[in-house]
Formats: sequence, C-alpha cells, structure tokens
Amino acid sequence: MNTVRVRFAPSPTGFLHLGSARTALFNWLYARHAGGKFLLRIEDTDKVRSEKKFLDEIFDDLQWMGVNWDEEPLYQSQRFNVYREKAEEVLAKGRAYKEGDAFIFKIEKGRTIELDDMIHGSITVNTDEIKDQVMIKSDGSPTYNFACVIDDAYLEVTHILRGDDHISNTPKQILFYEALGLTPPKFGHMPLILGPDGAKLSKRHGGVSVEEYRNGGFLPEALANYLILLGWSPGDDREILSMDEAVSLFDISDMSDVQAKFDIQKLKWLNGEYIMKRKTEEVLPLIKDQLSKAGLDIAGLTDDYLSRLVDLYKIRIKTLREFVDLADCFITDDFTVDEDGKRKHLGSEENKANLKIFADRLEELDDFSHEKIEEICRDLVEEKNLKASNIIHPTRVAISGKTRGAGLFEIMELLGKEKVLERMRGVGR
RNA sequence: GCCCCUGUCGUCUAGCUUGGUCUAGGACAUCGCCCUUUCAAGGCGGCAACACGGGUUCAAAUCCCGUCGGGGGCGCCA
Repeated sequence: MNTVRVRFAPSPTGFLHLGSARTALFNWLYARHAGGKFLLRIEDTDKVRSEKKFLDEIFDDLQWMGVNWDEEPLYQSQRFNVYREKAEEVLAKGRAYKEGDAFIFKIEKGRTIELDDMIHGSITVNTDEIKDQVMIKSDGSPTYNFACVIDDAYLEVTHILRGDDHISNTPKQILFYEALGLTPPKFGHMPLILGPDGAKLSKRHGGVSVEEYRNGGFLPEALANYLILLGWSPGDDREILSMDEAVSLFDISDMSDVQAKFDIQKLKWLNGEYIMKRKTEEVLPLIKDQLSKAGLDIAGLTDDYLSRLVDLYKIRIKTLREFVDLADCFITDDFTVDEDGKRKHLGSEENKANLKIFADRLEELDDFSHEKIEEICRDLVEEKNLKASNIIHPTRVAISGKTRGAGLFEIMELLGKEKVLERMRGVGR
C-alpha cells in the first residue's frame, strides 16, 4: 500500500556533481531500505543548456556507483503541455494571472507555512517573504518549482530528499500543491557539502564531478562510502560500509543537519582500504586502464606479469593512478627518477662500487628468485662488512628510480635478471 | 539588507530526544615509538573539541535566551 517512492532529478546541463551524487545516494538508500522505488526524472526544461552527453554521463556515473533506478526516467521536456494545462487550471481557479504569455501564481500574504522536515524538524516561513511565482515563462517553458510539483505528484513521490538549498523553494511548492488540490509529500533537506575552506564545493577545490574521481583512480565503493559518511553515520564507530550494509542500517533520523566539509584525505584513505581489499584480478583491468591513460604501452606484457605487479603494489597505493607513478619502471625504461634520492644513494663512489660488485655477483646467478638474490646480498654485506642499506638503497634507485615501493628483492625478481643488470650497470655511465 | 538552516578535536563524527554513566568516544590527518631494505600495511602511544555570554537546575555538551561565526535563499536558473 503506502510504498515509498523517491526520486533523483538531475538537470543534464553539466557533469554529475559530487553533491548531486550524494543526494542520489541518500535517496537510493532511503528507497532501498524501505523496500520502495527509486525514480529518475530528467529536468531538461532548459533546452539550450541541456546536452545528451551530460545525460549519458549522469546515467553512467550513477550506475558506476551502484545506484540503480526502477522505472523509465521521466523527461520534463516532453511534458510541456501538461504543465500548461495545469497552469490554465490554476488560472481558472483565480489563483493566478497572466502577464504577457507568462502565467503568474498569486501568493496569499500573511500566512505561515509550516513544514515538518525529516532532517531539520519544524521549519516555518511567512508568505510575506515570498513573491508571486512564475509558473509558465513567456517562452512557454515551466519554471522549476512548478514543473517539480506537478511531476512529483504525477510520479506519486512520497518523500523528497534534496539539498538544503531547496528549503526556500519548499514553501512555494507547498502552495502549488495546495492550489492544485494535491497533498504534498514529506520533505527532508540535507545540508550541503562544502569545500575544505568552508565555501561551496567548486572547481577550485579540485574535482567536483564524479567523473574526475573515476578517472583519478577512485573505486566506486570508496567514493560512495565516503559520500554516505558525509552527513550520516550508523551510530556506532563503523566507517567502512558496503552499500548493502548501508542500505540495511540507513535511517534518515541519523542524518546530520549540519553542513560538512569535503576531505580528500579521508576519501583517499577509504579508497586505499578498498583497493587493498579488492582481488588482484579485479584490480588488474583498472590498472591497465590507468596505464594506457598515462600513455604507457603494455601490449608486450603478459597478464601474469601485470598481476604480480598489482600484487606488489595494490597494498601501498591510495588511488589507482598512484600505481603509475610508483610502478612505471616495470613498464618502460623511460621511468621517472627521484633525483634527490639518486643523489643521496648513488652520489658516492663507494656506493657505486658496491653496486658494481653486487651486479657482478648477480651475473653468476641462474635462479633469479628473490630468495637467492637476497642471499647474495646478505653474503656480500657480511663479507665486506657493510650495512644492508648500503647495497639496498642504491640498487633500488638504480633499477626503479624510486626511493620507495615494494620490497627490493621482489622488485628485482619480477623485473628479471637482464633488466636489473642493465640498469645497475647503466648507473656509472 | 531581508528570510531560512546551522555551530563537539584541523576534518568527518558519537553523545544531545529521555540533563548526572563525558576528567567528551571513534575515524582521517598529524607527531612519536615498534616492526623493517624503503614506502605502505600492521601494532602501540601523544597532540587536539563541547563558539562565546547569560539563564534554568543540586547538576548542562545535553534545556531556554542572546551574541558572534558559517552556509543557503531572495531569477521568466535548476
């Protein structure tokens, strides 16, 4: 009977913003928790600014995050005649007037509109604060508030969860419901996400679209988890939650009524946790994607080789993109080099000499396994009365260009004898 | 300017509804130690908050008022 029906109503005039993604996520959680329906409505009344490519990407991003919808999306651009009919209806009731071709709704002064917000509790507004509202513009298109009410009623939406920036729209919409003889749904206004500096989250804070995070090597479950955590918590100390867990634990009364700042550090931490947990074979295609995006040629490399590489590095990266910076030495000879590290570990003749001796000994080695390599290294250290780090650091920089990364002997084994010796010997030249 | 929402560690938050169990808990970040060939991971520990001022009360982070601060809105944008 009283099935919960919620909707997400994007406007295809730009990429999916993180804030919108969060709105979608919470609506979706609300619907799924209640066993209700999650609907999509496309607010494409602005025919000039709406673009197909934005719409396609919004659909794609939602699905990527695991947000699926139940019925065919409703397109406002196809319902102009309905809006007009309704406007005529309001006009006939004497609740509106015309100004040129525009239909304008009369706001009755001196009334107090009270709404019982699911997140904020009671909010009251005096209608003296509200100006008469355009329903249909001179060009025949409906205004946002008018179309919104008609469509939410048409879709039988029971709960509207949207951003705080809509609070001032709500009393206007309630008046429209009233004039149309409709019962308003329940409203819940959730606080907006702010940038780290407390201002509205915008481009200058880095990424603001889901797309940017996708491309930047974030996992959908990490982004969704983070966004859900921004403004909601299950009440206990759990932070890493699967979508399924979030669905079962979600309760709108646990939602915060305070604006929250976006913290990329915590997102990265979560992302790292999820990358670590993912199976190697799941991460592999994503890594391949990142490598080719970075312009690295992986055509000559086997999946087995790349899998072993992923195994070595997936526990130490926060984003998939970081993999490229850390492991390029396995893909190309033209890898990036940490110049400071190089100076530090390969600056002295002594270290270069040690490196050469190590290389000579490795030359003899047929079984180029990390165990054997380490054995040779340890023996050498003992024999020459050196510290292991005197050999290890110079070698690491010589063959990988980095001062950090996976265990040296494992790096050497995977890279193979030929490459290792070539790079070790290349240092002196 | 007017209206609305809002104020617990640097950040996200638990606690606030039903005042005492809060010398305020967790997480990220940060710092230190352990582990260790580096970086991560892991373990241990440190730093760090109830915006301020008045009430109410035996007792307030929790209730009330004010101040200040932050955000949003005031479009024939959505």
